[in-house]
Amino acid sequence: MLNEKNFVVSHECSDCPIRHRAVCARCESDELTRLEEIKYYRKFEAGSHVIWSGDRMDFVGSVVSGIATLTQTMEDGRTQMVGLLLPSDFVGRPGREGAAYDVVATTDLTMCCFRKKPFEEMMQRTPHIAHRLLEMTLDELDAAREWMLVLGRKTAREKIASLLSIIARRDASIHPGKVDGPLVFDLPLTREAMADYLGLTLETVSRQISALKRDGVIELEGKRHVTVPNMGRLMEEAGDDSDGGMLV
Amino acid sequence: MLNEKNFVVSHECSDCPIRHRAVCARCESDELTRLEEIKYYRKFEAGSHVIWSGDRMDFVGSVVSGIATLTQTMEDGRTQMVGLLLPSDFVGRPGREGAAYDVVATTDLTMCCFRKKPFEEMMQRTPHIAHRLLEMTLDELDAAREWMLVLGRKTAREKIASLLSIIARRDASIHPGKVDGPLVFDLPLTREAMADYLGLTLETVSRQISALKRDGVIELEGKRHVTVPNMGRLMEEAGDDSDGGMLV
DNA sequence: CGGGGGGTTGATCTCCTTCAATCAACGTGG
DNA sequence: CCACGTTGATTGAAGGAGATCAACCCCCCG
Repeated sequence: MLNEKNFVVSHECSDCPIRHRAVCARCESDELTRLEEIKYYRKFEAGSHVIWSGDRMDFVGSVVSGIATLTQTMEDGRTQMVGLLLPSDFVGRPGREGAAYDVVATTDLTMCCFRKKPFEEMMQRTPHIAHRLLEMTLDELDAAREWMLVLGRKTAREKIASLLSIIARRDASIHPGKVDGPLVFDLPLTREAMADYLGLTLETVSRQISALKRDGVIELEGKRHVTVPNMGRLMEEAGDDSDGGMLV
Repeated sequence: MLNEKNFVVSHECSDCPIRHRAVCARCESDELTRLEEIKYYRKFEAGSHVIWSGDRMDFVGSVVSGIATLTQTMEDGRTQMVGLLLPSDFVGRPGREGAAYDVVATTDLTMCCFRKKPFEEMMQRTPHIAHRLLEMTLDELDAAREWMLVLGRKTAREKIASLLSIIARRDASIHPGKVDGPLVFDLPLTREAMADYLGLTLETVSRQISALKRDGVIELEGKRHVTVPNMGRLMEEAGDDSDGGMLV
């Protein structure tokens, strides 16, 4: 349960803000009780590393609050973001020893962690967990494939529009069901992080955001506060079907 | 079991060439028997569509022999490959109605199919299948993330080198354990398909392959038959750690 | 007040795309 | 058997989208 400053004020699963979306979403109350025995919370400050690529991973867990990124880095320093971790997203791969990516907190972050071994054992015995994890992994794979189209084939302008529309849609899905007037949200990423997400330089990100603003596709208040007057227009700019590909 | 022309000559799971790698890898013999009751084979000619994006999917299945691609297409015709399906790879997503991508056979293809409903029911009752599918999905997700780095941050030359090294390594892992002399393999993709894989134009692909050949990184016999005299060199060109990031 | 992080904007350069010509291999029908 | 069309691939010339290098702004904080 969160108070208005996003502090976790209770550690009981029944109160948990991500109870219905995380790996544990399908668990019955007795299963939750057993999870509760092996779980613990960890906090990370904005900017700090949660996991270093190559390090031994001895826990897995869920993002409870805050935002983290999954990034890959080449020897010469080029980096590419490969995952954006939001509340309820799962971190770590059961069955693997070492971490494959850097995980960095971009805001203050709270994680609900499980030591890897006990979690793996519990997963063996608890189909509800394994099934939910499969479902979440398939969703991530779909997101990764969408992202590959963005990286491989879209122009800089389309890339920015795509990112904005992803953030806008997600934000709308988390915050209660506003009817569709103008969408308003805050960018959770710096220009540099957006560039790492989209395979661009931060200068190009800045220019394209300015261009979208100039063209009335978005409105900006400060650097981070965005208003989208017309979501359909934004999705056109993103090169997406504006009728939102409805897949069940 | 395959004869030298890649025809499936037996439909018994115990003889199946992908028995130990596909979704069914972990199944006990009684589980295989039940799978055998709901499975059927389908063949597709090179170039034909296995699945059309948006269509209703009523089966899932495994590639038995041949190669297929998973692609996404934008309204204006730009396409991006988002998956390369090799023998033992799984096609389709349990729990989803419509297909999200086009699946196209690039060679003659044999699939081992299951009607979706019965397979989903069986998955519920058979943890061996669900666990194996989770494992395979996690591997695909890793591959997709590797691919995202390639698409977002590598140069055309590095992209080609990356693709060649991926194909070379996979080929080495399928064919018996040759010691490390020069690697030899055939490209399973046209220049155009490679371009769709890498987010390039086919002209750029052609130029960069010529350049790698000119520089002695690879040797070409015809258009498709490749020899890699020095794998370490190729991986340097790909911008990868040549000591091959060993993750357990 | 100075300094640093995040952001914007400008000028130039370059790598890749685009458009186009050419080629080799292959099949087909007259 | 040869002319013809087709398909996949190579190569060249020209142009452009985005990278690179650099100056500068804004705002917060010590």
